[in-house]
Order: sequence, then structure tokens, then C-alpha cells
Amino acid sequence: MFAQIVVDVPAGQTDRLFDYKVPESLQGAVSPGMRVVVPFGPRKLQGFIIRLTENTTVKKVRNIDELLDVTPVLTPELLDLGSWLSEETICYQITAYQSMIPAAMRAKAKKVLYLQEEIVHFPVFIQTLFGKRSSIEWNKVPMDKDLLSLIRKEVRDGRILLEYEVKDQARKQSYKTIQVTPKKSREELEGMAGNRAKKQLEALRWLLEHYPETPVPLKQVEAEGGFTRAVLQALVEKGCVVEKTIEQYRDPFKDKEFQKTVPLSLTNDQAEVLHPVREAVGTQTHETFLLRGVTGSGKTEVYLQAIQKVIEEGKEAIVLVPEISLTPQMVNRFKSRFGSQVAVLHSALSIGEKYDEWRKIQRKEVKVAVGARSAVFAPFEKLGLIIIDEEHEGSYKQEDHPRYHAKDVAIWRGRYHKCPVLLGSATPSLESFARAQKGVYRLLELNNRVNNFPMPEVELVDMREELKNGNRSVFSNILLEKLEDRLQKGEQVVLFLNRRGYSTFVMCRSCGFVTECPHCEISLTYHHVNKQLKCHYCGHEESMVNKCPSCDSEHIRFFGTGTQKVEEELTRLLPTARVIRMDVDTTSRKGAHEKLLTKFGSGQADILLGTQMIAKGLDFPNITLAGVLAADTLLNLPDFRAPERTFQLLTQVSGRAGRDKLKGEVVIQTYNPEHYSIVHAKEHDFLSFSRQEMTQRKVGGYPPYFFLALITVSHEDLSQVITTSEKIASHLRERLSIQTKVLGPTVSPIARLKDRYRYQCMIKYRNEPDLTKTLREIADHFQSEMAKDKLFISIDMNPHMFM
DNA sequence: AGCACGCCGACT
DNA sequence: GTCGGCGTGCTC
Repeated sequence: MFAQIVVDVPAGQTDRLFDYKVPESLQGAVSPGMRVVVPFGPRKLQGFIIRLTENTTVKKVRNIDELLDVTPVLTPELLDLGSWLSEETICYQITAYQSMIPAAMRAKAKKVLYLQEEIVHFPVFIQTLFGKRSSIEWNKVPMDKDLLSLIRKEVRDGRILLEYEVKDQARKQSYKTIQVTPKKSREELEGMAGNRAKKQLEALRWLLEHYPETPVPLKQVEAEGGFTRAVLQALVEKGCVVEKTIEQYRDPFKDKEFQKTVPLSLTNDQAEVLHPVREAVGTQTHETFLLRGVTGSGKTEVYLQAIQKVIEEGKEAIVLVPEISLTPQMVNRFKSRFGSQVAVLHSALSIGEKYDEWRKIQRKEVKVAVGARSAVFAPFEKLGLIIIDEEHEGSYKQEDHPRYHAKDVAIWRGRYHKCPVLLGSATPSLESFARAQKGVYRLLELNNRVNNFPMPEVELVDMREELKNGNRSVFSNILLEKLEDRLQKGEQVVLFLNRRGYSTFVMCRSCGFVTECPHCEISLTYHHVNKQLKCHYCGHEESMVNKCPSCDSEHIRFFGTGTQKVEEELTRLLPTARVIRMDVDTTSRKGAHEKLLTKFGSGQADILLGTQMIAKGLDFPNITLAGVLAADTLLNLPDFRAPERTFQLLTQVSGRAGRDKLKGEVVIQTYNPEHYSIVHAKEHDFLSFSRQEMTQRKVGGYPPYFFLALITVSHEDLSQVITTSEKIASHLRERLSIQTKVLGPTVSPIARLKDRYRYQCMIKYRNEPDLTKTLREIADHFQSEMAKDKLFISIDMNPHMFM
């Protein structure tokens, strides 16, 4: 028997199936979707079995080395999905498959050196390298030329053994238990009476008294009974007790209690919206629903009751939530309703915790998977419903390979399982909304808030006027007044600013010199905490200078305001205010995100100041004011979705205020108060916004009227980038139809990133059936031609980021 | 991707 | 002669 295997080498030349022989010992144990270790040239690699065959045309087949799974990690469906995904997003098959399983199961190949003789017989260099060890990992060996050649020689002479190992990182957590075997123990007790094993005797008596029937964790026996492991081990050897290793899930929610909730009674609107979804679940029909529901209209309850139906039908559901809003609040709602039937796949979990949650799904121990983008690959086999909450969110598009959109994957799986897909949002993406209006998706609407609370009053503040009136602070007078008012009343405020750090750029006022990242064409952001200048794109850091490096002047000033500076201003202007700042810098530590939110929720702070991450998901009744400090930061980005993102963000931030009995107010500060995305956001008017934005898209030739593909070429050498991107563009113009527009090549909005110059070509098309094929040819052609030259060509179908 | 193999110039 | 530089091609 033979197995066709995809090996873990993401390269054009190896992006195909390799045949291996299934050794006798593994016959019957192997099946498609399992991970294996195979020899590949001189190396050993991880691979996935795609299918099993009876024959092969390959002359010199080698054996599968090792089988890593008992149950396939990829179901037949996921194997299919992976090959579709690699075609659709133009990535290697192995990349697609690897992204479907948790990181812990992606075994990495390792090279290890083993000394074959006494260390003293080796040259000094090698002695110091190994120290007291007899083996060392290759990647721990310093890249020293002389040392490497020395090692090479020793390997050739056989004095050092070079081994390739594939280590499965998947570590199951387990603990040991012991259980007494009463019959054997009684016999032994009598026999032991009077002999020297006093402790053993004691331990046996203790066990028989306290835990005669159930297994007890070893730890517990040590703690409660005060016996040491040595004593218990002796009893195990005598056969009086049996030892068992019990596998344990790491429980990320172990210290938390979930109050059980029951389905709430629905409003008429909710019931009307829920009905067709439940029906589709019941009749097993694939259909994509777009649920547009204003903030506070009770979408989540609709989700919960739709899932209820799925569980009643004996099926399973996936719920996707944007990474950023995978807050405890959101998770709680699902855990509270469905308890232990829920697995949560969250990026804040450790690799081990993610692995455990994933395994609960694989073993069918749960019915619902709640998680960010990659949870769309949850290995369920009886899917009854896939929900994508906040479907317009950019985080559903993966920005590196495979560059998939969770929505496309969800719909593919929905078709496969004949189950509905439910997209929900207060501000649907124009792509989805247009499809719903054309009848491709079915549109469902919730136009009223539960309990009919009014939408908050939104006030626009023209910051140009403020400047004219001599106010140079980040806060308009109106906002400051309202802040003071809320402080006095003891109500809470959220303030939103889309820039972290202290200031966005640092400029010398004498000569105009701006400190830029030496590796990117991006100005450095000043961080006040450690007085460092940081590049937010490559992570470069340098310390702040007092003098201009260009003209020696001391007139260095900070421009552009970030969250750190706002925090400082707040404490200056409102000394009594207790402020919590939430951005990447304060939430990078594990659990920090949750801690800060809990602190705010329990009223230990008055003002929550933050970036994107505070815009959604948080739902505190005492917030009566939401402020957007600079609505234009998003609007001015070089991206055709900028108005759409601005509208969505403003709507979301508005939704934070007044979610309970207290009336909410919103203040939006802007330099573009007449921009349609801001005006319509003020009026909470999605339909007018979408109508106007659609005409913009039509004129500009953007989605949903045209599809896009973006090709970015990058290299350390600028001229290489230009010639290559020109070649690609002209090749595309030759191959693609006349209606398709190939724009560029032009400089990328970030012209240089991590020491690489960047150019891009944009393809706008409506109907181009062979496009992915053509693009794959380009990728193959140039990548193999220039791979050694460190030329990168990235191809992004339906791009969401243009930087 | 890694790695071996092979061909070329520079040295103990 | 041998070592190590890099270009080429293969991995079931």
C-alpha cells in the first residue's frame, strides 16, 4: 500500500504529492488526513497523507518513517477545502493544510548533532560548544565559518552523528492517580504486619480508609496523607495499588463561573429574523443570510437561539468573532448558555490551551466552537450553522499565506454541509450588502434596539474652528465640558484614538528633519514610557535624541497625538479622573486585556482611552459618553475602503454609549465634518451611506463592481523591483482580457519596509476565469527564477490592505 | 526550503 | 593536490 503525501516544504517545486510506501507495521493504522514523518532527501519532514493507493509509478519509493496520529487531524472535507484554498488564494498546499490545525500539531523538523566519542578526543572549539552535553541542536550552533567546517569534517569522519528529527510539539497535560486494589492490599497488609515497611503499611491503611474505591491524584495523596512518592511507588510494585495516567485538558476558564442563562423571549423583530435561519438549519439547506441589525438590536440572542436549534438537530455550529472583540463578555454569553458544549479558540490562549480546545472539537466533545478567523477550520463533521459576527471586520481576512477570507471559507463549508451561513453586522461590508440586495444572500434586518432605547445623540465638532479660536489641545471645548460633567456625575466615558504611542512623528523645527526608521520609509513614533522612538511596522527602536541629528538644533517637537500623550493631557486637565489606557502597548501581556476591562467595568476608572480594540464588544451600562478624538485618521489612509471603515468605526464607537437606561451621547472631533461617511455616521444612517459609497465605488472601479488582485514586488535593490514589476505588469496586460485593468506598477504606500523597496500592481476585473492560473504561473516563474535573489512577490486576491 | 553535487579559483 | 565559493537540480 502507498500513501500520497504533501510534505512540509513551502516551495513551488515541492508543491505536489509524493508517494511513500506504507510499511507493514502501519497497515490498517493509516488513513488520509493523518500526519506522518517521512524521509525527504537527506532530511526528515512532517507531511500529511492526502490519499492511499494500491500502486505507484514511482521507481524508488521510500517508507513512511512514523505515524503521528491515531485519528486524522484533517477530515476528508478539510482535505478538499485545503486544495481549493491553495488554488483560490495562490498558496502552497502545505501552507493551506498547516493553517487548519493548531500550532502545537505543526511538528518542526530539527537537526541534532550527537558526539560519538568521549568529548576529550575532540578539538577545543567543539569541546566548548558541547560543554557537558553529548548532543546539541543545529540551530544552537553559532554560524561561525571555522566552527562549521570543523563540524562538517567530524560528521564526515563519523565522530559526530548528524540526525534529523521531527518533534511533535503537541504535549498533552496529564496527572497520575493511584487506586488501591482492596483484595491484594488486605493480603499484603497481613503479610506486612510487623515487618519493616512501616510507611507502606500506613499508606495502605490510609488509602483503604479514605479512598477505597476511587482513584486519587498522586498529588493529593502526597498532600493530604503526607506520603512520599517513594512509598507509593513501592506499593505499585507490590501490586497493592494501580497507577494510572489521566490526560487532562488545560482549562483556560477554570477559575470562572458561568451563570447559566436561558433563552430570552424575543422581540417580534428578532423572532422574524430567527425564523428563516432556524428553518434552513432544520431543512438542511445552504443559504447565506446577511443580518443587518443596529447596535443593541439583540443580534447575539438571535445567534444563541439559532445555535439552540442546531444542537437540537444533533449538529454543530461555528461562531466567528473578530479577534479584537473576543472579549470575556462575548465568550461569557456563549459559555453561559451552552456551558461545556462550547470550545473557545482565542489567540490569547497559550499554544497548549488552543490545542486542548481544538481537541475537544476533534473528539466531538463540544457542539459549538467560538473563535477568531481560524476557527472557521474547526474539524466538525456535522456542521449545522456557521455564524460570522461583525462580518465587515477586516480581521477576517488573513494577511499572510494563505491569504483567505473567513467568509469565503465559511460559505464553502456551508455548501459542503448543506447548512446556512449567517453574517451579522450593524454596518455590513458593501460587498455583502450588495450581494444581499441582488438576492445572492438573503437580507434580514433588525432596525430597532431591544427595549427601544433611542440611538445616542451624536455631535460633530469641527476642529478647524477650535484651532481658529485658539484651542490647540486634543480636546475640543465641548468634549472637555462633557468630560467634566460625567466625572461629576460619576458616569463613565470611552475615548477613542486610532494611534498608539505618544506622538506620530518627531520633527526638528529648525530644519524640518523628521526621524525615520532606517529600515522602512516610515516616521518613527515616540513612546514616552521608555523615551524610545519606535517603528510600528518593523519594530525598530532607538532612543530619543535631544539635538537634531541633521542640524544640531534643540528645537525638536512632537507632532501628531497618540494615546500616551492623550493620557498625559487627561491627567493634566482632569487631575481627579482615573484613566485606563488600552492599546497594544498595555495589553500585550497575557490576560492584561481582560484585567483592564474588568477594572473599568467594576467602576475603578472613569475614562477608558484606547485604540481600535475598545471600539467593539464592550458593553458597560454606565458609559454615557463616547468620544472620537480624531475621526480623520482612518479617512486619510490610501485605501478605497477608508470611508467605509470610518463609517463603521464611528458607528461602533457610538454604540458604546447609552446601552442601558442612561441616555448616551457621542462627540466626534474631525477636520472633515462635511465628509459623507462622518455625516451619515452622525445620523446612524447606513442606507444613505451605502448608497453614496456605492456610487464612489462604481466611479473608481472598486468592489463590489470590480474584483481586485494586488501584486506586491519587494527587494533590497530598487532597480530589481522596478524591472520585475514592470515585467509582471506587461505580462498581465498581454494575458488578460481587454476589459480588465492592470494598474501600475506604482510605488507602494509604504515605499520601503524592513529594508526592502516595494512596488505594486493592481488588477481590476469583472470576469477573468483564468486569473488564478495566470497569477500562479507568474508566481512560479519569478519565484523560481529569483528565489535565490531574495525577491519577494506576494499575490493577494481580494486584498484588504494596500500598504 | 535545504541539501548534495559539481565546477572553478586560491591556498596549506 | 585540497578547500570552500557558489550555481544547478532534486527530493517519492
